[in-house]
Amino acid sequence: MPWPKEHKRNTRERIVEAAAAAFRQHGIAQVGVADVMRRAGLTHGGFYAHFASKDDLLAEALIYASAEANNMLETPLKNDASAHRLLNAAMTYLSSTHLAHPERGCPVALLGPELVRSNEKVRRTLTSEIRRRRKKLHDLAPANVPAEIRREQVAGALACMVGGLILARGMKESEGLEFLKDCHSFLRRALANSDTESAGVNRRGGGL
Amino acid sequence: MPWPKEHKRNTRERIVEAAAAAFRQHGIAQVGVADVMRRAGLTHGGFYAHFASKDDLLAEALIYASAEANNMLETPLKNDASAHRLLNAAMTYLSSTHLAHPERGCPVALLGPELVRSNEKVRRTLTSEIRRRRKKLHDLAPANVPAEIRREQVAGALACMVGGLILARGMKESEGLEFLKDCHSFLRRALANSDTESAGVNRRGGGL
DNA sequence: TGTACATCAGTGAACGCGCGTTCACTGATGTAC
DNA sequence: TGTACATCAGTGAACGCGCGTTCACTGATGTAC
Repeated sequence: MPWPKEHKRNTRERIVEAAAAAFRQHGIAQVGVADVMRRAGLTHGGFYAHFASKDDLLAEALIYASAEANNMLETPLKNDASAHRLLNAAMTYLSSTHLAHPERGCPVALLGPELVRSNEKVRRTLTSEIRRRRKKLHDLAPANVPAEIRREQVAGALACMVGGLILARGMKESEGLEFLKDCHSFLRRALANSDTESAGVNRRGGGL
Repeated sequence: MPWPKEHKRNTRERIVEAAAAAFRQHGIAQVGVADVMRRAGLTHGGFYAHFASKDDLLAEALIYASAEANNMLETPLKNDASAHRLLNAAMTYLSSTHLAHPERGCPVALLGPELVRSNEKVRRTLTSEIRRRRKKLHDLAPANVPAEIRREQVAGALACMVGGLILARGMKESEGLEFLKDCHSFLRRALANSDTESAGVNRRGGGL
């Protein structure tokens, strides 16, 4: 093997990273294969040595972006064992940082409707990534609430996160930031279970 | 004037209607000017006698689609003077009917991220249509809650509606319908103000 | 240690295609006489 | 009432362009001797 073992694997990863950022920033249809390769420091001709099609790349980029967004939510919770981890994750999601950095943000909020209209493979990937996100949020939710209510809170919080960010992005900047704050307050109230004390809630709201 | 006065105006309206449906169903980039004109029963050449560009059409189609979605929410409330009109509107929004008919659905949930990345004019239209939606929902919210909480409830409900529908569309059908139900329950609890009785809530959930 | 070689990651020209847009033309219409 | 006409909504061929994809080629690399 005339090339270092991981060379091609690394290049492929670089392409996926470049695509994940470019798609989220400018949209799938607006970013060409040549754009992605240029961002990865390559020329467009080599693309098909790594991927079968643009849609194949999209499916991989979606997985990458999804993992990146999950990390964004989980990293601030490393030392948080409180009953408010779900709420705190929502705060991080509905933050000005997330609003200002689509290229590293949640792919569902940035590409959701486009992904839904994509081919079978991309759609399946989306379905499974949403499922994964729900599971993760479910693990963050306080265990001392009835299973049904817990499931509803996860659904409501997730919906609020995705919708809140999309709506805030569609407003004037100052208006959007106010809207995010309102979503914070709404969720704080909606997720407050009478039997859990209020210590441990991150009132800074993840950067706002 | 050799043609009936409203002839051109009617044709233009037909094009806007066709575009509003096609864009919502297949996405903006996926629908060409020729597709829209074909749906309106015309050939593509005549398009520029009505609109300056595809983006101009998009801005108009967005207004049309937005009005259509507002009607969907308001029509079932015609005879509803209860304190649960905001919740009932959310139920209609988070219904299987809305899920199954993107071509007549809310443009924010179907095209939101794409619209955010569009040109100045489209963006401004989006901003003002979101503002209008918020005002309408605000008018539906019960008046007997403090202004601040009321504003937060409108924000939270709207975010939940948009995000809930997008997420449900990204799931397998049965899973999506269950998810919508969970969003219903979440909102029913979150919007329940201790001082309003529970009569008048549409428990059928707008078609589910 | 040095050189010839096989491998294969990456290059860049080329392809067919569909898009948004333009424009010279057609033909259906209401009006003038 | 009937006919010639001016208007202009709509037609369809054509344009330049950028896209996803293909492919013959290049040249950097580790290996064999």
